[in-house]
Amino acid sequence: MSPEGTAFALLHPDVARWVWEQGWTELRSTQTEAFAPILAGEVDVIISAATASGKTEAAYLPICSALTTTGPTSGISVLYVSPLKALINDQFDRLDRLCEHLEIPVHRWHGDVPGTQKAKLLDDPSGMLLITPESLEALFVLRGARIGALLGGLRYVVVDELHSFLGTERGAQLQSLVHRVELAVRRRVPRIALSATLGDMALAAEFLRPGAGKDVRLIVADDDAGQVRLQVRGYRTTPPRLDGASLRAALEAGDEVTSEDTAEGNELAIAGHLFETLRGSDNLIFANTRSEVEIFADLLTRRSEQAKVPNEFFAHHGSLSKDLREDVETRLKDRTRPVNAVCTSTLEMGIDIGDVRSIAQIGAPPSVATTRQRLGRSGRRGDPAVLRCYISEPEISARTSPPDALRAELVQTVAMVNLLLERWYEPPARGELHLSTLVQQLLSLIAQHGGVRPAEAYSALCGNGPFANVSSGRFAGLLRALGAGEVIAQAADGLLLLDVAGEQIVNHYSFYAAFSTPQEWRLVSGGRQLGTLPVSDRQPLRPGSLMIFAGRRWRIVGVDPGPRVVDLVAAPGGRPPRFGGTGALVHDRVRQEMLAVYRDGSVPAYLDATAAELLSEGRRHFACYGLDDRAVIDDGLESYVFPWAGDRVLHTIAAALTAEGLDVSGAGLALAVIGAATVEISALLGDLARRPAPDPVVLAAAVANKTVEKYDDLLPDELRAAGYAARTFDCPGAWEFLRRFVVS
DNA sequence: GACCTGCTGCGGAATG
Repeated sequence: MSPEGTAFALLHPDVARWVWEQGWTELRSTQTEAFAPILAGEVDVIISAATASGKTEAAYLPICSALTTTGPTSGISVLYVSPLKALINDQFDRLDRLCEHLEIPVHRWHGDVPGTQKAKLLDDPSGMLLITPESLEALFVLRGARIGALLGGLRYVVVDELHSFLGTERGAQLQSLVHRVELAVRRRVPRIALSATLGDMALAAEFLRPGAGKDVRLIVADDDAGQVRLQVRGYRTTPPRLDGASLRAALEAGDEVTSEDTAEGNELAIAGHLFETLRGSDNLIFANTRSEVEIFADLLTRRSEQAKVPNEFFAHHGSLSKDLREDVETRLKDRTRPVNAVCTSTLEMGIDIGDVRSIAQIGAPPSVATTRQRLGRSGRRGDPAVLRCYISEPEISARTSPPDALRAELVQTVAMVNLLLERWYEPPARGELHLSTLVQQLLSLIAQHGGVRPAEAYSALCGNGPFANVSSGRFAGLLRALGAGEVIAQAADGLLLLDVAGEQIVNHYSFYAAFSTPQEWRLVSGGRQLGTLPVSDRQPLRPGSLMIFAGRRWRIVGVDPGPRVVDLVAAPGGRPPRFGGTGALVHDRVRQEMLAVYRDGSVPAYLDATAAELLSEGRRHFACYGLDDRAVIDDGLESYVFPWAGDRVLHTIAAALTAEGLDVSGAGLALAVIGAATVEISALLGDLARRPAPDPVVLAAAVANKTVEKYDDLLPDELRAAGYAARTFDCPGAWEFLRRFVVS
């Protein structure tokens, strides 16, 4: 097809000429479908299509066409909101090339953009503005009185990488900001969203336009049925050559300790296979933690040194400095030299890094959705996507716990691979209250207007806004608690104002982000910034100790608690520091698929010999424990409950049993109970099943620390419990397990 | 033992 089709004819001649000049021989189906509704400027649109399928153009060609047709108007015409600064920089370059022909100014606004550029835009606002949610928040707080004029001529709001916002605090913030934009300009503005991995389109539509998701036009490309080649490789854990006392003795004797001495045998074997298989081409190696990224980047670098070949393996994660990360990203874009990035989810989305030969995954994937996103990084241009998973399981001894004996890590990987091949993936979390973000938005609203009436605030945020599931009673309780904490105060005329504590919170730049981050120390060597490290009390930094960071080995020479700076010099060995953090929740469907894998006798063709052995060991233990028809077992020391359900159900049952006085802790796919026999636990589970499912908020009362999100500590107790329950528990799911338990 | 994302204005020094 030539681009003169009907859809093409809709574009303004200047935009059509640009398309022509690009030498495109045809338009994609998403593009032809998107033109008419976006040009009309009446409906909201979601475009869901694979990476590099032209979905950005599907949005921008009609938007630019609409702007060109009407000519320049005062103020900003298009607000493009992106979750990443790097993505804004990428898009800015692409859009600028299109828009300079059309005389549409393009601006970017995020934390790395100089203040002079921002000041210039405020003097003469026009065209398209590419911005992060946090910078948009800052505009509301710092220039609230000007927002209406700045955005008065707004035609479109574009949200990129929509999936990254669904079900998160940052997503609630985005919904609130977009809603507040419409309140400021006193009219509805069409919302255009882009994504490559949306599982549930109805859910995404309801997120984009709360209350009217069914009116959102959905444009979905079905052309990404690419082939996948995969292998799951199994490894048996063996202890490092030097550990504990022998390592301390070697260090005290001044012996040279290398990474090979402190790495586990399976880590050495995995690094060996990665080195042999991946060297010479471009690949992404995903690990589940920043610590593991450091271990493997270091082991692979040392292999390169020993083989006397140039190093092609580089670490990339969120705690590394911008310099180091951009260096790796530049190498990935450079097609002349092969490069392998060892990374966390930092390279999962965003910047275009070109073609990648294969994906390696060390440890069980955190979720099916992230695995899909990671896999999308490889196998473009008709090549199959390649995924290799490296799974380690411990040697079995008399002290091995049932989850380890069941080879849960391997079986979870098999389950997730099966679901990936079925093209299923986890839907985003729903039903959460995001009360911490409601506090933030309330304070921001007060700052924007210099004061706000309680009824207006409720209407803006909860009534018609994104926090619609917060009742007026709960909102009033929230206002009282914030008043008691001197966060807000009420003037004699009823106006809500910021109080002392509120002023302090809002007047610091850290206010603009909805999510919380720990205090961090800066790691520096010879004046060069290497990155940052959250330092816990459990792991104090001592001068003299060794560490691995940025894929290299260091010794700490100085610790300055004032500016929180750690000085490092190159050293021979060490282990990476602990970074802390919380993992992702495992979904119900994954645990159900795990149960199916245990019950099944077939061995998937994608397992290597060791992985196949580990799977049969897991199935043997599953049979030995009698788990096919028993949910409660014991190994002589502890008892275990297997609900074969996701982490929310596990958390709910754990809280219910804790409330009954049992000592319960999480043990991966099961719950471990100390000091109670299986008959006792079974009787208790049966007893709980006969009661009605409890109010989750009442159940949350038994949990000691419910402060998770940024402003949770400002909430009244009842609301903190409600937010925690909505985030953590699944009472209907838990009681479904309990009732099945009684019947069987 | 467990991911990631983001942020302002000002003062002072160095440079063109």
